[in-house]
Amino acid sequence: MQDTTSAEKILGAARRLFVRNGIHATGIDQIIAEAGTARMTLYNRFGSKDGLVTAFLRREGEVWRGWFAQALERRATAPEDRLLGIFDALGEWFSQDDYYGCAFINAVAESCKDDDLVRDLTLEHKRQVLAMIERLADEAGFAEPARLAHQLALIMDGAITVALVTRDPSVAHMARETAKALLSTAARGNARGPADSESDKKIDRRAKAAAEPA
Amino acid sequence: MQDTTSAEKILGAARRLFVRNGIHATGIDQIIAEAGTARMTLYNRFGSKDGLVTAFLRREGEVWRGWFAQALERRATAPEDRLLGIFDALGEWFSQDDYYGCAFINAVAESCKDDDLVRDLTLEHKRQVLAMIERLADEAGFAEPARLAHQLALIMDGAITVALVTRDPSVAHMARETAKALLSTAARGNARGPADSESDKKIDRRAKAAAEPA
DNA sequence: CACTAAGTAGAATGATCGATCTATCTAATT
DNA sequence: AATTAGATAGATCGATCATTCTACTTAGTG
Repeated sequence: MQDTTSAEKILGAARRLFVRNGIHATGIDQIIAEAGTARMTLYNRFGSKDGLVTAFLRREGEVWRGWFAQALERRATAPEDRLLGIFDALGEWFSQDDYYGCAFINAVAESCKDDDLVRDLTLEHKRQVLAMIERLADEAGFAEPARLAHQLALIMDGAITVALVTRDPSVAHMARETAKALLSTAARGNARGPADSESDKKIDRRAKAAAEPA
Repeated sequence: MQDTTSAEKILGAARRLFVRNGIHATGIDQIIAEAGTARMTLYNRFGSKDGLVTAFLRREGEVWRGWFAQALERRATAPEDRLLGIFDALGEWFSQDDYYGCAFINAVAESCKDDDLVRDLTLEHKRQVLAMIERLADEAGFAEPARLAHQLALIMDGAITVALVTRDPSVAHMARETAKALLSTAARGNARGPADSESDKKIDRRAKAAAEPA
């Protein structure tokens, strides 16, 4: 029942309206109408619309990274397969009928280019996602995990953006094959080394399981 | 002197404000103040703000594709090098101190997700860019030029987006190496094959013609 | 000169923006 | 029962939103 506090209702309503109609296009009146709360509750809890936007992006980041982490976890046990599993997860995401892209990217895209609030929140979110990918790349035994993570993240953001415009979930598959080409040419051999022949079998099994999206 | 007509002044002012502050955040009053024209001139010429946004995106697409075509042309004569030259061109673009990303992507990101006007204009623009890349991939002798073009365009959009958030032009170099990995694994051997000396002339002629769009 | 087309300045429209201020009510704590 | 914190509805603020209107000026054409 903690989810139904006034603050949570406002946050949920704001999220729905922000991601669908855009942050700037969404007014306070719409938010409190959707939330069914009083106007002053919003200002007492979040201070201003900027404060609400900040809270929204923070929450969105937490939720998204939580989903992403468990989507990778669910799919495969070997790190290398989990790297490719990124794009199977994206495929599920893109297939949602109310897919709206990345809230952070959208926020940066619509905000004033001199504004640093939204941009800083986005940089922090992307930094954390990058760290997740880099860890997988490291565990998979790639020589330059940081470099590889940046390249995979770039492919991810490309897929997220293209999917937003085209509304075609198969973009995820295209991105997956691009990532596959990248991995096949990436140098291997860090301290901990790649998966041994034992885990190779697992890879095949896991890749099959990953083939079915949502 | 045709560039200084009232309509052009309005279009230029709108462009400056739209790309810097966002379309929704820019009011009619700001635009006419920046343009130094009368309010009614805007409505007589463009009908409404939506009409002005449409004209802005059309123009932006023409200008960008013109720049892109000549940037590829200027760099290399062999089609395969021109494919990689895409990302050198992006590097120049990202290095502009007032880099604001892709106006189309930004417009889609900030528009209501049910709105089809902005999205259709964006799809048309991306389709034309895709055609340019596909032609190069075809001339370079790749077996599946359409597929490769989609993948390269995905890397492009990823780089455009990441550069918008990070403001780091070196993203272009990272994208270039990702594309390099992709090209190195892509199947070769279409009907016309990689450019022989005979077809090189044709390629050069065609690329030259394409260099001057608007 | 008369006519036309295009641009100008500025008032005015009703709606909505984010934000503030009451005044009332409810629920939990003391 | 008295107190207190939080939520409520709703009026109100000045500013801005996109759009329309009128009246005046200018440039070009017959």
